[in-house]
Amino acid sequence: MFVSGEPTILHADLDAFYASVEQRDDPALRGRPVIVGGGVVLACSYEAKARGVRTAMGGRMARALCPDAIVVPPRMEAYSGASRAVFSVFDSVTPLVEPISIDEAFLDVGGLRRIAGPPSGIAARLRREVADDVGLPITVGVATTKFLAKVASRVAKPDGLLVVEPGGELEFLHPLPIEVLWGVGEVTSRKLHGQGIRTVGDLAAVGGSGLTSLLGPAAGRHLDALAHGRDPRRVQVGRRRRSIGAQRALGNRPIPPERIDAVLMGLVDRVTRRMRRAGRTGRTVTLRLRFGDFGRATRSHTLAAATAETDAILAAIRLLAEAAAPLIRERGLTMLGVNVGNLDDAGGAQLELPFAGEAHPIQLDTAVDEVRERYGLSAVTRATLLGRDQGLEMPMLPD
DNA sequence: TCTGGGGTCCTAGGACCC
DNA sequence: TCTGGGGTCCTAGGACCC
Repeated sequence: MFVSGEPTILHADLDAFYASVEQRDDPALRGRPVIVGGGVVLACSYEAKARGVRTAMGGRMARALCPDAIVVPPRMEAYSGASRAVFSVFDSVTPLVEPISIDEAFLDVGGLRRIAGPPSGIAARLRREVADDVGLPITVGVATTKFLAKVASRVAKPDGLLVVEPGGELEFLHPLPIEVLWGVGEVTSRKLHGQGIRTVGDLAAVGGSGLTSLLGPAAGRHLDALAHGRDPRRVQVGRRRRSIGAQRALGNRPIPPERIDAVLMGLVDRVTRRMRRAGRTGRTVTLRLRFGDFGRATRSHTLAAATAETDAILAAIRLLAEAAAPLIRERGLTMLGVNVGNLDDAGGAQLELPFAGEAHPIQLDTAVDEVRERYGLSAVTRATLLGRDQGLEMPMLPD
């Protein structure tokens, strides 16, 4: 069952994002293998990918594969700036933009035909504008569903455009390996290979009940639907984060208990600062641990009331850490993380954002940050004007 | 060659309530 | 004297994604 009519969903995905920003900002890096990150590869240019370098690969191995690579430290500020610029191009195309990550979004361009032409033309223009205005290569997949659009952009990379024509969905999808499916990672892939299932077509032939008995009800149904091209999810504007966290790798040496507390204080401080900036509070506090044997553990506690206060969250984290102390002594700690979930709004004035299709309580002192974070830079001006219309004291726009 | 930091969603058992 | 069905919330863990 396909959504009838033409493909109107775009998946726009910047190519080798961090590395492309580095090549944009330093002409000496263009055309050369670039690795962003030191201990581990955060991103690498296509020249480095051609030599076998991959994201999340250890730095030592990456340098062995590609000794002439230029390794640069990450510049997160530059990447978020570039991301904001790209998202403001997205926002100028359609109000229906769903951010997936710093370098990726879904856009729904249905209903724009009369003013903007067919989706393939819109996608081509979007690519040109990102290249001209921001100076970055971007790949766009166009299809009738989110999932197919996402697969299309993956197939078209780098610097490409691919439209999956309606009616041709299964022909496009079935020869591809199962790893293109959302939800097939290492474990599931191994399980399915064990059954001789290698392509999406193989998977589609198994059928829902077979997959369910193999993978459980949720995953089974999910993969069966995707393999048949079924994906009813709409492009959603203004999705909110459900948790906020921070973590820190500690290296392999055993670390003294005082150091643990110092790291936890730093992590809690970082998390609560970000929560206050975003105008969010949370109730469920989670301590995340990773050990020398590569095992992981989490310990969580749910507070009676939501908060973004450093002291309250730190107190909860300390109790969890105390309870986990024997575990830490036995297994050797290599990572500490703090997560706050069950997020709520901090409360405050209701600002209506008609372009986002919702009313939403926004703390006025953080409104600019919050609107920019959720809807892109271009939304800030509109939100400010709308807020004033609604009689709110809006904060001044940044320069 | 063991590797970072940021997230999402699902499952399953237990406590508790009606 | 335990026996049903239905639901929510919490905790812990696992898989997956960028």
